[in-house]
Amino acid sequence: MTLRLYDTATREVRDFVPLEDGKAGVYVCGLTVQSEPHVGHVRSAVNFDVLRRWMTTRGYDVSFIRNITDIDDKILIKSAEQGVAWYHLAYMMTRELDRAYDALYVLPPTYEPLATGHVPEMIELISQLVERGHAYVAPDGSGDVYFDVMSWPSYGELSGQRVDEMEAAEDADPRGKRDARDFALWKGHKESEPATASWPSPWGRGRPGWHIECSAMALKYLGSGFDIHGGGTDLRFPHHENEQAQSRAAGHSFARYWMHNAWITTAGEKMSKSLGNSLTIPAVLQRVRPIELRFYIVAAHYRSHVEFSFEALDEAAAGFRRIEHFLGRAREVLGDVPEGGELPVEFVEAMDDDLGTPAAVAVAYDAVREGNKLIAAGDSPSLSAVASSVRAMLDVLGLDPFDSHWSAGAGGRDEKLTAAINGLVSGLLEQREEARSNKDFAAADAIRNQLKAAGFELEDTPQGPKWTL
RNA sequence: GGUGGAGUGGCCGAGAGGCGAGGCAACGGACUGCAAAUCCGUCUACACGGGUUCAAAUCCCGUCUCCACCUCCA
Repeated sequence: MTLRLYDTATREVRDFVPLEDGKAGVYVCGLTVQSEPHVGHVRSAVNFDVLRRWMTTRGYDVSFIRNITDIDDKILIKSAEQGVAWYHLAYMMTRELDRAYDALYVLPPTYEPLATGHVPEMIELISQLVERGHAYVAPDGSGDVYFDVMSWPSYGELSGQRVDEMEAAEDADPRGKRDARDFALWKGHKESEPATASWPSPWGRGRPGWHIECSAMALKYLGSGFDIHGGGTDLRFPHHENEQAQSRAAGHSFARYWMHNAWITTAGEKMSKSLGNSLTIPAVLQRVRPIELRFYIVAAHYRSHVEFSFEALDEAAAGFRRIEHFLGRAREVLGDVPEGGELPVEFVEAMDDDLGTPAAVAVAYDAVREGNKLIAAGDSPSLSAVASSVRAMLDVLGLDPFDSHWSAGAGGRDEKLTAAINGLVSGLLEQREEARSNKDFAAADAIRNQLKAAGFELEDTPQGPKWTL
């Protein structure tokens, strides 16, 4: 079995063959840190986190680079509006983003380069493009440097568009461009912008354009040619098209596979920073636990458009709780559900097939049903194998509820709280058990109703009553 | 105008020529003092109109609707 991935460039599912045996270099476009992260941003991160975890599971030594764009037009505009330094806004939003990633157990990348930390590399790349005749300094004295789209015949290759069919931007300011489709590699410093937002260059002070950042950072950390480049579907054009054009024009082979995750929308609209209808992570996490949000994201295929709704989110959460509940019961029966369980063949096949997480989740549900039957049958050895297998599957998806990430998130405070509540509730449960043994069911139900009103769910098991919140 | 997607049961959401994905909800049954949890079962769907085929949700032609991208976007 081989891992197969959908390559946006060729529009087909292809066998993944790494440049170097046993290794994989993956670059994912991170965010422009200009506002709070929302569900859509996190989807991208979670999708590629699953890719990375699966490749690691498959034995690849993965170099996973995800950048932060911490300088651009929007950051400058927003920080000016808010009356704060642009680097302060970028830094604060980076911290927010880190919190959101961490909440959802998106593993830290191998490295997370900042655009502002790689200006020399960008200048070098731009210089090469100028030397090779693929870039030019604007003749208008602005200090801008543009990529010459017409000098690169295969421009449009990644997004499948022909240059002459492209619609020119309506409000495009041609500035010093030779062609409206040329894009900025370097933006000359403007008097209206803070001096701190500019760096010295052969073309005068200025700052890098958006597209060149990712090329420079990907090339620096992954090499002239690397395996996978990913990001949201909107980045396909122009961002990735431009990245590929400028990198190849500079003599690099660049990415060999392109992967793009689809959108999460609300009421048909995408969650755009520009539209301001963002559904931020802290807001969503008021409704469901982080692990449930992650499950919601993982349970849909990464290339499928998801229409976000709280109803669907609740459904997913309910479904996930069934899996968790099974593992909890298994642990009570077995004492422990060991890590390192076997991954069912169907699960591996599903994941190998372009990260078929929906089918993979279905395999996990099948195992849960099987495991529940084994609990009823009292077959502990088989149960141990099945429960471990469920843990292993969830672990691949970053959803193992026993993982210290999720339980540590609750923290020691929660454990103390649970013990305290247990002390209070156990007295009531004892009274109820006594009433039940005396067949005084009215009294027993009164206690159950009292607890239910306080938010406790009771479950009578052969080992005695259990409570959950 | 160009490019790329999508339309699946009450809802969410996979699949991509035959063999009922899965989940949530509902209902029936088993279990239970009653519940809860669990298991078994029921609800047999693929936008529309043609066509190809022994066989079409899947392929072909046409139609409708929706979405994304075309230089700020995950």
